[in-house]
Amino acid sequence: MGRKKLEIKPIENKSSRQVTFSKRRNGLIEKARQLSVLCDASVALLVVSASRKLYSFSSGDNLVKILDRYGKQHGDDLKALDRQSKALDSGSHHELLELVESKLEESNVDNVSVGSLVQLEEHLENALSVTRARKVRYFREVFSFLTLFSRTTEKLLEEENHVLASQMEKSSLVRAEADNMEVSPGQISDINLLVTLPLLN
Amino acid sequence: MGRKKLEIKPIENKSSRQVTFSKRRNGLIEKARQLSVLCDASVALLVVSASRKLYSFSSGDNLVKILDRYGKQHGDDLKALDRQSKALDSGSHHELLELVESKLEESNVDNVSVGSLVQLEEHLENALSVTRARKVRYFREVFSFLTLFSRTTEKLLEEENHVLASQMEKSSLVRAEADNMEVSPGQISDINLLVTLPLLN
DNA sequence: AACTATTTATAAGA
DNA sequence: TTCTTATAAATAGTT
Repeated sequence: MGRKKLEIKPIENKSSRQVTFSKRRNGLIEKARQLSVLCDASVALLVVSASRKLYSFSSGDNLVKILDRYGKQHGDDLKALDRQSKALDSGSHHELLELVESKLEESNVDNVSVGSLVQLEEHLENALSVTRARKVRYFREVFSFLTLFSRTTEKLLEEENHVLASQMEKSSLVRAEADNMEVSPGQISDINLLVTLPLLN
Repeated sequence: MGRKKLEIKPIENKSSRQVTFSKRRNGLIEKARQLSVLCDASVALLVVSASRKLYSFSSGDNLVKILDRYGKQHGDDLKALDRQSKALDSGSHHELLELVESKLEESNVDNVSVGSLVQLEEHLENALSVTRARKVRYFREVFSFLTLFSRTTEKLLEEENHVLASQMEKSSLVRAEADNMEVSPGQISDINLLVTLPLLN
């Protein structure tokens, strides 16, 4: 739908690819929103640009609510993170980055864990104890989420590696430079996320 | 875009809502595909209908590859699950359901765990050791995934609960029936998914 | 960022 | 459902 018919194949020209990405991404997100409203559907959409910027839409907006009901040990951490996410959604990237940076500066940051993120056990036990058919269907859905999650994460890593490989080609000193950053090794270890999914009974 | 302009508000008429859902869902998925091809973007799309059927699109298709590189203890389990996912994608729901059912029948199913699903530690350590900016960006992206995941899961649970509530109104015997299903309690406990995300250094 | 010629998606009808 | 068609909406190339 434009002056010329456009074949669906990778756009070579960089600037027109960027413009098309911007237009179509906006269109896609709007279409997702419309579908969720018109047809009472749950829609979740993730778009990661070639330059690795993330855009997303989700018809759900109730993370805080589930945290109120199930959040225990790390509920406050997660609510703070959700606020950061909202800041991201509304385009306030700068504010989010500052929040994240400040979090990274905390001295006891090794202890910042998002373990037991979503404690759904009881909820799921109720929801899944009615029929076997529903149980199987739910398994199918949950697995689809996990697969989707893994696939998308992998794509990010592949692209990340591609960038790294390019950098390595440019200079063999990159590795040394990387080892000498302003962040000392071991300052922050990791964030452990344990999601327990009691699928059955 | 149709004979009349349609306001974006919930469609009351059930059959026209169903027709619109079907058309727009197909359109949305096609648009997602086009965006990923045209602009070299990663796109992940989940749609759950009001009747709780799941439709999805993902531009990534390489779960098996990452498993080959990182899958250790549970790699085979996950490959099997990925095959099930592909069956789902190609519309072969029946085959998938049979696979899931057979999995549920296994006697030692208590030991079927998806712990350490994606062992990305080494990979991420390499990918994330270059710059602090990249580190922060990655944190932002990973968190967005987690938020999206939680929101979508919650929406499913809300809808599930709504269905359950309706059933409870119809008959107070539902609970008793639920407790007397063909699957004995405790036959399968849960699937534990441990994703360790070493975000920094 | 806007514009606008066209293509594309789709609402209603058959 | 599936096809048709008039019309609305999205967008490719242009400014």
